[in-house]
Amino acid sequence: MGRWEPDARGRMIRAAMDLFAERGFEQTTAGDIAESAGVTERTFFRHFADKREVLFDGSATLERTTHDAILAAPDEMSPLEAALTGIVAGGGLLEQRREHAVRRSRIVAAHPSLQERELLKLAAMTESTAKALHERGVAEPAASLAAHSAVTVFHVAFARWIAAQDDDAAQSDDAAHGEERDTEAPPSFVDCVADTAAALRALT
Amino acid sequence: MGRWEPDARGRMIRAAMDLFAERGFEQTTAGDIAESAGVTERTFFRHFADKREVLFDGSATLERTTHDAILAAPDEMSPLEAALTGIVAGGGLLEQRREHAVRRSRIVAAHPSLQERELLKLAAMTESTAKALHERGVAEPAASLAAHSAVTVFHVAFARWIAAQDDDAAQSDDAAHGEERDTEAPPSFVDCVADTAAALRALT
DNA sequence: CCGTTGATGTCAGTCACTGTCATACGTGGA
DNA sequence: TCCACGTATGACAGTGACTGACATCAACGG
Repeated sequence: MGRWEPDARGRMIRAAMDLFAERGFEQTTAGDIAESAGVTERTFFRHFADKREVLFDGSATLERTTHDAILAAPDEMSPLEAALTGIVAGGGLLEQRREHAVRRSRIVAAHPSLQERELLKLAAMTESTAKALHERGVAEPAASLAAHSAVTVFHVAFARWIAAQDDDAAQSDDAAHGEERDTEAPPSFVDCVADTAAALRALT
Repeated sequence: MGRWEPDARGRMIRAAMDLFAERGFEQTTAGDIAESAGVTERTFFRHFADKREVLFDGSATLERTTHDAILAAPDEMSPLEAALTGIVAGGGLLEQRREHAVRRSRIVAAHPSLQERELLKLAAMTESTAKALHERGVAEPAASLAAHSAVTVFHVAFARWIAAQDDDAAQSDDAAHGEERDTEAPPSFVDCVADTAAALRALT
């Protein structure tokens, strides 16, 4: 429950994204973010374990959502199918905040230490997925392998989804300049997951 | 070429592993490592980009080895088969220094920031594997997916291989205490890869 | 014997992050 | 109405990771 100015956490997250986008991650100090959000540096570190973590606030929710969706999946589904169901559910969260996801992805792509943290979150998602599969009665190493495969699909599908958003933006620019082009809507995340999963199955 | 006492780099790596194993990663400062290796802290950071990197000196070699092995694989092989061939070649490097690999793995497992770095190295290996597959004429997204799958096999197989080394050590202890037990040799890394790859294929 | 090159030592400085204590806010009870 | 109490914050000092600039020293070529 916040007293003082409400939503200090949200203000810090927004300030951080703005500053990282403008000047870059390294050129922004924790003090800069705090000042821009109207708090002190100490308060920043009370809310976030480190400077990078301010960009990963939604990851726990994403993890919980996928975990729950896997447990809710029909019993007849194979381990991989169930895991992919969880991935699709998680993808729904991203589609709800497309703009935020795209902006955030650009920031993360710009600095290795942020990619490192992103990989750690994906690894946590893999763990949580494997755990959910265990609860469905899947044994090792099938559970771990299905979890890794599903998160791979998430990872690759996300990259393609982001790229499509950028393409779409460029296409809109072109259209604004009067060029002829078939203006398809950009693919939904679910479409990307379906395509990627199909390509994975075609691999063997 | 080093003048002064030779192999400063190697001395720092050994000192770091010893200290990390004794006191833990956080309780060891970069200055401690440098002093223990007979150099200054500044020299440590000239050799390693950061404190964690001292544990990842072999990763470039591992990456190059797998990349080259993939290019050298027979043309008839499927993308995934070729990628797995690279993984097996990389595994050879680990078997050559089993003791070192086991010790290092224990240290990395003990601290999240080291796991983060390990994941970044695995991601680099994935990139490099995908690039090698591109050079073999594999298109996207098949190349990325095969690369991710192969690295997943590496990851899971490595974990099982390490666990088996530990089991084997425990078993030797038991044997020394006079218990009856069939004393099988611990599985080779290649065995682990074969098992894990089979389990992956069985997933669909 | 001297100049060059590359690895190292020295030192000052920034910034991420932490521990500690004081303080202000809002809540529930006397 | 006022007073304890828990919680979020401010203030401040301190450690350690990492960097930049400059001096130094060992081998090597000429």
